[in-house]
Order: sequence, then structure tokens, then C-alpha cells
Amino acid sequence: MPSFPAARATMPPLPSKSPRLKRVTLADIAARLGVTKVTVSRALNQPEKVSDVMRERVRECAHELGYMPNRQAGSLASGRSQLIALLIPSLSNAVFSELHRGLEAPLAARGYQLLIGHTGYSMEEEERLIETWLSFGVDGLVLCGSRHSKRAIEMIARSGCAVVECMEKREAPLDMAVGLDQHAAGRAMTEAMITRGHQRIGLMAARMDQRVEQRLGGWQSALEAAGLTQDYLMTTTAPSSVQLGSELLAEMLQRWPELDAIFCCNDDLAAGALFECQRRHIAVPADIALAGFNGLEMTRSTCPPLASVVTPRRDIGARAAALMLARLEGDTDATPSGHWEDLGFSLQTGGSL
Amino acid sequence: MPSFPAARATMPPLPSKSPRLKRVTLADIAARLGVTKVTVSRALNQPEKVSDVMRERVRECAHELGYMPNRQAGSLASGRSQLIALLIPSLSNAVFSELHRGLEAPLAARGYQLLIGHTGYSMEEEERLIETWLSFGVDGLVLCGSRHSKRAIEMIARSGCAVVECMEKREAPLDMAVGLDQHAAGRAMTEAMITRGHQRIGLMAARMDQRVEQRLGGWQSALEAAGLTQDYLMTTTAPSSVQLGSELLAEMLQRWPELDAIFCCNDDLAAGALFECQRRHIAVPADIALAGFNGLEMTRSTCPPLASVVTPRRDIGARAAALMLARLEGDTDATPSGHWEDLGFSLQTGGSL
DNA sequence: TTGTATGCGTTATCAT
DNA sequence: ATGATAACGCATACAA
Repeated sequence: MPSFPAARATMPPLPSKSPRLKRVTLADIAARLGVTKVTVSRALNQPEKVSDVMRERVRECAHELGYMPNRQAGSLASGRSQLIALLIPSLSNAVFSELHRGLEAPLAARGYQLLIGHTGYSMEEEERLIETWLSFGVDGLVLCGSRHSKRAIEMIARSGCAVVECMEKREAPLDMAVGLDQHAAGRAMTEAMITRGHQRIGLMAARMDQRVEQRLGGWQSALEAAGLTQDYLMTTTAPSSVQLGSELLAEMLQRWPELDAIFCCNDDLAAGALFECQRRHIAVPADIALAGFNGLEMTRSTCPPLASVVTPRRDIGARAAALMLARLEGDTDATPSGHWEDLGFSLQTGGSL
Repeated sequence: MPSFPAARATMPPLPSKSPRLKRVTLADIAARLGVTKVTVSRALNQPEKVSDVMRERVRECAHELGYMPNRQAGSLASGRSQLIALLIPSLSNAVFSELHRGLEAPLAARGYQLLIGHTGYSMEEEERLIETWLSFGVDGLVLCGSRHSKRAIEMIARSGCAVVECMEKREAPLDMAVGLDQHAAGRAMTEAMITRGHQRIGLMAARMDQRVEQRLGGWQSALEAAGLTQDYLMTTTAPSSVQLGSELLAEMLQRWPELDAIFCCNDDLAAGALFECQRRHIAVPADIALAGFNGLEMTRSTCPPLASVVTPRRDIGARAAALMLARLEGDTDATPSGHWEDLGFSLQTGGSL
């Protein structure tokens, strides 16, 4: 692996940064225009409450001076920050970036800014982030999953902050919830495999977060209902990756050569398993069937395309945003505390079943 | 694609959320302890400046009351937010999540919180986000790339905010910069293909952001230097995806059946191209060689593993954090405005060359 | 339509 | 080691 040289340098003394000029504030504009700060504030934030000429003069002056509002001051005074924090387990998992996409547009449309925190699948880190964002005065919190530390729950309760819990079925949410039944999804995919005639169906799981455990439960109950063995179970708490999928496949085949299908608890694992099959010239699905979970874009392009459970993560984000907005904009009856929604899922059979 | 039912419900009128109790502030603790707010503030933030007993009494009381500091007020008063914003083009691109990983730990260790904004590869959106975060008083800004709107640059200059520009070589940065020479990287990979004996080397690119264009330039100059044709060029501004890689490969092979190698401007495209080759029973690299860019985890697991340019995005994040911290903590001589670093790259030859 | 007065919760500056 | 006072920049209630 050839490596290419790194370099570093510092440019000749550039014209040093202009000394941090004093911030332009409402008062500056007011002074320049011979009016009071209130008028300026109104001209900018409640334009209808001010005369047309005033409004224009203020705007022009603000632009000229390069005025930039100080939102900390604004939030402090008003008690509302227009900030909503989304806490996700992982940034690199496409599932969460799509959840984020679903949330962002509707929130932005109403003037809310979405903050992202990533917990690394740790409840402690989640607690830390909740504390951080609450102390920055977020108006709302969007969490993943249903398990949170006791202290996190207390802090949230005390703050009175709106909360939507995402991704799982959650019949008694902290506040509101949108998700899908991960257990049912795991069961449905397993049943689909059984329907296709597979009998020795293994399960491969990594990370073992809350949702993976629910999927695993679904796999178990489907097998149990069909009177099939639940012995072919390979789990690890290591982070999921494509490479890990290849490794786990190798290990499972060695331990249980009789396997005729493997349900991988996410698409990365499934892809890795598929690649390993290609390396070993094991035909998928003729020799062994594979399925993943989430239905990421990639699963539709592999050779063959991977079966997967398609989860509506983008819709989940969109609904979470809607609930949050309804709550925040006072439409409180539409979204009482305790409200939850199950957005379902669908099966993509691909070519690997 | 079977679909599974969605459900929604609202639970029976739960014991309604306790009415947002008044926030616990420094003043509450002070009153309870018969001291002033200043003392309480000091006990919590500059423990050494207060007597041992006082410190303990304050801490205990704060805990008892469930005190949570209001950082908006703190920032407003102190002029520093301990907030640093990272603006990335895309959340779903693993390159940026790894950049983020590199940044986060060192910043968190010094008490800074990292904000993430995603621009969708749009300069306008970047400008909007810069405005937003500056108005929230961030102490630092980490940007991707070297092209920013005029207004964005003005706002940054006026704010006096510290800036690190990431990912590209940048010899005259706004403030500081860390990256790699994308042109050189594109050229090096192309040269590696030439060295392997390939003569008709195509390039496949999507999204066409700043860095992709630089890689393309590298490809061109390598071909030019070797006296090879630059005709086999297929670009689209559509977002990159694995599926798109498959489609573009199909189109390129139809147009130029003589191609013996394709340099894909990122790993997703390369993976899609590889899968399409598998579908068509085109041997890689015997019939056609493939290479990607970035060296994502996945490239090491495909069959065969993909050649790729490995970029040190995590290190870039770490260096960016170090520069930012040095600047913010007053160690200003170590990181004068104009400072830049090239962290280099390496080639992973995989099995697809 | 505009202005006055006050408060948001904290930190900074000087004192004591 | 602790306190008094004054910012920080803006929004809100109420008044004119």
C-alpha cells in the first residue's frame, strides 16, 4: 500500500484577521435610526406590527451594518430556542441519516433547527447529551429506542421538554412515539424464509442493541411456532460491519454446515455474508438463503439483490417532526402525552431468498 | 412486497405531565444556602476559589434541587459558548461520519460540544447554516472544502470565529485548513492503473462536488502524461449511490466496449460497478479493472476487494480538532491564520486492479 | 404604530 | 473567601 507524503506549512504573515469588531446589536441599529430597540426587534421579527417605511429602514440598516441576531439572548428572553435535538446511536448507520432526513425538512420549514447528537449506542452517553442539550434550552428531544437512564428521564420530566421516541413500537412512551414493531418484523421475515421451504434457519447479529434483540425475539418465536430449532444463533456485541458479516458467515458455516438460510440482523452483515459466499462459490440462494434488515439502498444492487425488511425510517422522521410541531405550536390536543404510532414495515424478497 | 399493518393509538389519559415546574436557578440555590449567586456559580465552575465546606454544601444542594445550568445565559454573559459546528455535505456518506469521529473525542475532552449541520452539497445551505450557528454563538466552525459563498465569508470574518477547512489541499485558507491533495490522489490511482498495464481507462463520477472535480483533474493529467485518451468520461450531477454505479457501468460498457479499466470517483459507485460486472459475468480485474475512492470499510470485503484511494479522514478530523483547540485556548502562535496541513493518502490495491 | 420598563440566568469586575 | 453591581442582547407586558 504505497503512501504519499504529507506536508504542512504556514503561509507568510497574512494581513492578520481584523480585530473582532464589536458585535452589531439591535441597539446599534436603533441608535442609528433614532428609534428604540423594541421597534427594531419588531421590524425584524413581527414585520406586520410596524409601519412600512420603518420596516424598510430597519431592514436596510440591518443589512448595511451586517447585523446578526444573537439567538442566545433571544432564547434567554423568550424562553424558547427553536432548537430540537435528535439523539441517534450512530452517525455512520444510514438508517439514522434517513431518519434525520425525514425530520429535517418539516422542522426547518417552521423555523426549527435540528441538532444531532450521537450516543454510540450508550445509555450513559445519551444521558450526557440529554443534559447538554437541555442546558442549551432545546424545545424538543427526539430519541431512538425506549430505554433511557433513570436520570435522563428525570431531567426530561423536570424540563417539561417535548419528546418523541423513535424506531420501536412503544405503547407507553415517555411522551410521544413513532416506530415499528421490530419483533413482528423479525418474525415476518423468518416466516417468509420458512414459507420458501427453509428449515435450518440461523440468525447472525452484531451490536445487540435494543432493536436487534427484538428482531432476534421475532426470529425465535417464528421458529418456535413452526417447530424448528433455534440453535443456529450467532451473536456478538462487536459493532456491525460488512467485514464482520463475512467473518460470522464463515464461522456459522463451519459450526453448522447444515444451515440452509441465515437471517442477518442488518444489511451490512448480510452484504458481508453474501460477499463471503461469493468468495467460496456458495450459491445464494440455492445453497444458502440470506436476508438482511432495513432495506438500505445497497441491498437492491448486490448480486443477487438481498432480501430485507424495509423499515420506513424516513416516514418515522417525518411523523416525529409532525408530532413535535403540533405539540410545540400549541396544537396540543392532537398529540397528547402517551400518543404512539406504529408505521409498519414491508418485506423485500430480493433474490437471496 | 408484502406490507404489514400500521397502527396508531393514544393511551388513556395518563397522569398529565407535571406542569413545567419553574426552572431551578443559581438564585434558588443561593437563597436556600443564604449566600449569593456568585458564590454558587464559583462553587460549581471554579471550585478552587471557594472554601471546601461551601463547595460541598453547594454541590449537595444543587443535586438535591436538580439544578441544571442554563448555558444560554452562561454564554451570553461570558461570550463563549463552548460550541463548535461541523458543516458536512452529507450525513449518509461515511467519509464525513468518520471525519466527525476524529473531531469529537478531542473536543469533548476539553468540554466542547460539536454541532453538526448538513449542507446537501449546497453552498447556499452552507451559508444558511453558518448564519444559524454564528447567531447561536459558536466558538468555532469546521467546514468541508474551499468554496464558500461571499456572504458566508463576510459573516465569518465579522464574527471573528475560528475556522478550519477540511478535506482538500488549501494553501490559502480562510483561517486554518487540513486535508489532502485530491488531485494528486486521483492522479496517483490512475498512474497505478497505467502501471498495471491498463490503457483505456475510463472515469465514472457522480455528484460532481469540488473534490470529485479535483480527482477528475488528476485522472486527466495522468492520462495526458502517459499519452492516453481522456475520452472515456462519464459524469452526472445526480447523487452518488451503489445503484447508480451499476447503471453507469452498463452505460459505459455500451458506449465504450473497449474499456479495460474504470476509475470510480467514490466507493459506492465502484461497488455498484462491481456488482453489475458480477451480474454480467464480467471478470474483475481480468476483463475490466475497477477502483474506487476513500477506502471505506466495505471495499475490503467485496469479492474481489476493491482498489481504492485511502483517505485519512479520521486523522483530518483529529488534526482539525487540535488546531481548533490550540486557537481557542489561546495557544495562538501554534496556529496562525493561514496554517494548513496536507495529511496525504495511500493506495489500496485490493484485488480489482 | 411606537416607546418604557423589566426580566431572562449567568459571568465579570471590583470591591471587601 | 465572599459579595455588590453591572453587563450580555433580546423579548415581553403594558402604556401611550
